[in-house]
Amino acid sequence: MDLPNAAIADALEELGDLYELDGAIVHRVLAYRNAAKTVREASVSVAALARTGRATELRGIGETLQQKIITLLDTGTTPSTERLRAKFPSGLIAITRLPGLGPKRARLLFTELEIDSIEKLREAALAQRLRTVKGLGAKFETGVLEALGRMAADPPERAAGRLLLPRAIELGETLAAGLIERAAPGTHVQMAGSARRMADSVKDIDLIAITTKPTTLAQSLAGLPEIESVSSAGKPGARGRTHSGVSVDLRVAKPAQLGNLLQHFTGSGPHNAALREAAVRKGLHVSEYGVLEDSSQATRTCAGEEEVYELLGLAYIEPELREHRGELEAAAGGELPRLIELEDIRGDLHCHTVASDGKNTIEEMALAARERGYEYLAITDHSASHGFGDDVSPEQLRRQIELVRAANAQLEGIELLAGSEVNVMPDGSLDYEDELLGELDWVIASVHTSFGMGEQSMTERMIAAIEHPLVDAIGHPTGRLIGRREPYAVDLDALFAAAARTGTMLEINANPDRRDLSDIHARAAMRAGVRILIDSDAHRTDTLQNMRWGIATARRAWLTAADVANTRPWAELGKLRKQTRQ
DNA sequence: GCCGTTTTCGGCCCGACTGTTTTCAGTCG
Repeated sequence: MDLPNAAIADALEELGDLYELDGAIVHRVLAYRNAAKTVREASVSVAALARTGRATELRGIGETLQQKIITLLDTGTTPSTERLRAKFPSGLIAITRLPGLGPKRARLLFTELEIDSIEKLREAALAQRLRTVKGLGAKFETGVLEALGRMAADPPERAAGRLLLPRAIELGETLAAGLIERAAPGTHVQMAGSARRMADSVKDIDLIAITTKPTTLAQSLAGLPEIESVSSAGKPGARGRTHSGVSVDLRVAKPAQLGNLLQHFTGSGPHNAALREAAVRKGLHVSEYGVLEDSSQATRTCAGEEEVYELLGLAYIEPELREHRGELEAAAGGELPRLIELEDIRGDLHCHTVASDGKNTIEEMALAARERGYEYLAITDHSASHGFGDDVSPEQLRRQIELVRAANAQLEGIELLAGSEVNVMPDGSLDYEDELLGELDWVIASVHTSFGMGEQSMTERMIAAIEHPLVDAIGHPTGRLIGRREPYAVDLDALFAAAARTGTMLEINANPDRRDLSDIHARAAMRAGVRILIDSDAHRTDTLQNMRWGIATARRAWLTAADVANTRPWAELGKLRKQTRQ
């Protein structure tokens, strides 16, 4: 089987790193990194594209890179990779990852002091040999030791310091509220950055403010109870750190510039870079301060972000789409999708009760769902082989079905569906008999065991579940836990094709630890013709509201309400199911 | 290395900070 996109992307990234060490011009290095990003996020197999000569249709891949990809597929490496690996030890790339050190200094240390690993760097810094290199001094040496100390305390492989989105938003909103409370009347503070783009996780908190007293506001950051220290309270803002070690960046603007500042600090970096490149071609230069026009030499400022995009001839781009995944082209061509919203959701088809590992009863879950305005709710407790004492035997499931039916008969204003989240066994079978599954209104099948099996077996296992005539949907299809567990090895293209062919829906599980399918996977699934479902997977009444994180993922996947099955009434949704279930 | 309703060659986003400088290179977001 050909290399997956992630492996090709890794190879291109390594090559970019190596060329950077080799002193290549920055644009060539960037070309490799852009290509790696494009490959990683492609919704089809880049290996297959390259083999048919069509990889050049992807943005950032030209003839040269297509050829290199083919060589990589055929031989497992490329000549330039091998040549540069022989020239630069792998430890050098690790050195460039340290803050304050980049390719130039890593190479300088290698040629001057033969430093080719983190260990040798530490030894040389302790022996005060770094300062002997021309262009480096004592402060640099101290900086290196500090960076090494922080790395030891916080290894990069732990993806350290990243906050899951809900925690980031909670923290950001708390800080914003604290600043407003201490500020002059009329002060406005809001979050920007990756939290505003609703990314899976967030590295630091970006806050944007407008106020009549910028200095006072910047100083008041230090007074917030969550803030441990403020490192630089510069002119138009301040940078601090919370007690939990999260960096906080506060930037202050005049009201007339709010749009420019918000646009700049919402990012992403690649989105802004591409936006500015496109702007230059129109004779415009975009920065956080305004838009400079070549012809008049005048700088236009924008109170709102809409104006920034309008000046560039673009439709407004929602923050969730600003990842340089084709949004600029779509905005220029008037082809941006109308993104799904939380209000579009009419029901939730995955939740648990006290019958398995949930904390609330059927009635409590039903009332909470009705309170949210839902028209229907599927009760989907775990199945017969689930561990932790939370299994539901066939007899218990029969009883549960009766309880759901009784509750449904009693409750007005919401339709309760008797369902189950059935385990997909390692051999692809389900852990209830078909006869029992046939009595259910809704069946969602999930993998909860044997995550470590090989790609081929896992793919066969999941496709068997997809092809099962009584399975309506697959729950959390990749099993990832954000920042903690990688997706299982599975051929997603094959899964998407099987799901589209059989009419089996794939879930965006809205649990903020999962968000599975991810934005990129959900977009690829939608393009493959798969019907998407967004479920809370709530285990108690108050986590029904996790739906919002699933909506965020769906929006980042460019999904409209029409792409998502549970924006429909239950009667209509039922008709979207595979033939055997209608 | 990519890419083109101003270019198939010559460009390729913008600004801030830091440290080691005496005018700027390297790094970062």
